[in-house]
Amino acid sequence: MRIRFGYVAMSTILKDCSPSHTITLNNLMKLSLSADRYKRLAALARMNIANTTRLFHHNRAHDIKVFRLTSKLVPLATHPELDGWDWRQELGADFKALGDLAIRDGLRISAHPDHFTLLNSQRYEVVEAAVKDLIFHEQILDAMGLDASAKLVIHVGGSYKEKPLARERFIENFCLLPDNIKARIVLENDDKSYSASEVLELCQQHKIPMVLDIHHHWCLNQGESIEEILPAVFATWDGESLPPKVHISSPRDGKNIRAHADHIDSRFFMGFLDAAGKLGRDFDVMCEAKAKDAALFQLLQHLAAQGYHFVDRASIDL
DNA sequence: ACCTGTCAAGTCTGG
DNA sequence: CCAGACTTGACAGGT
Repeated sequence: MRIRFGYVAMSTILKDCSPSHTITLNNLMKLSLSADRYKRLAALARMNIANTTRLFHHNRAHDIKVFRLTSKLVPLATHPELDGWDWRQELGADFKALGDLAIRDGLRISAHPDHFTLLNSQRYEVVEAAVKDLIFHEQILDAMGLDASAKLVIHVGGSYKEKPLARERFIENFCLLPDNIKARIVLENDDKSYSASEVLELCQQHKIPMVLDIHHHWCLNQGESIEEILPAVFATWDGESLPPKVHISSPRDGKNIRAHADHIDSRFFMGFLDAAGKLGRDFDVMCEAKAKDAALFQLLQHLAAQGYHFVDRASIDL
C-alpha cells in the first residue's frame, strides 16, 4: 500500500511566494473607476496564480502529489461590493494553464473553504454566503479543468445548542446544492462540535467521502478509537477515483491543544501509520503543520530515519 | 527594515 | 445583549 504526502497552500521555504495576496476593501475603493479596481484585483490574482505555479514546480521537484489550494487566489471574489466583477472571464486562461500543469504533474488538488463557510447556520445570510463561497471554490476548480476528484473539504458547522436540528439543517442545505458542488464536497470531523463518528454517520447516510483529521479526533471523540472507525471512514471513498485522505497536525502545547504546532510529532504519527497499515489500502496524508512544506520535509526525514520504504521523495510503501 | 493594528466573513462563552 | 477569545496570513500605515 502506498501513502502519499502533501501540505497546505503555501511554502515557508520559497521566498516571496505567497499565493494569497489581497487588498483591503477600503484601499480598493480609493480607486474611483471600477475598471481600475478590477484591474488591481486581476493583477493580484495573477500574482497569486503565478506563485501557485511556482508551488506546483516546487511540488514536482519534491515528488509531492497532494496539495491544497489557498482560498484567497482571487481577492475579495465573493465580497458583496464586487458582484459586478466577472473574474472568470478575466482570469479563465490563467486558471486553465494552472490546471493543465496540475494535471500534467498528477497533482491531487483540493481546497478547504474557511471556517465561516457554514451550511448549517441558523442565519439565512450566513448560509447564503456559504453557498456563494462554495460556488466560488467550485468555479476555480472548474476553470482549472479539474474533474470531481478535486475536492472541497468542509466541516458540518456549528451546533447552536440544538445539534440534532443543526445536523438536519446541514443535510437539507447540502442536498439543495447543485450536483457539481455536491460531487466535490467531502466532510471532515472538527475539534469542537462534530466528532469523527458523528461525521462518519452523516457521510455513510448521504454517500459523502470523509476526511479524518487525526488531531481533531484527539481533541474531540466519543471514546471511539482510530482503529475501529478507520475501515468505515476509508469505505466512504469507495467508488471515488482517488484514495482516501487524512489530515495530520500536532497540538501547539499543553495549553493550546487545538492550535496547530509548527511541526508534526512524528512518533505520534507513526503510531497512526501502524494502525492504518493494517488496512492495506492506499491513502493520502495532508500535513497541516504551521511550518507547511518545511514541516512535511522534516516528517519525511524522520520516517526515512526510521527505515520506512520510500518509493519517491514524498511517498512511502507499507 | 521592522512593528502593530486591522481586515469581509462566525460561533461560543461569559459577564 | 455585548465584548472578547479563538486564529490565519497579509495589508497598511507608521517609525
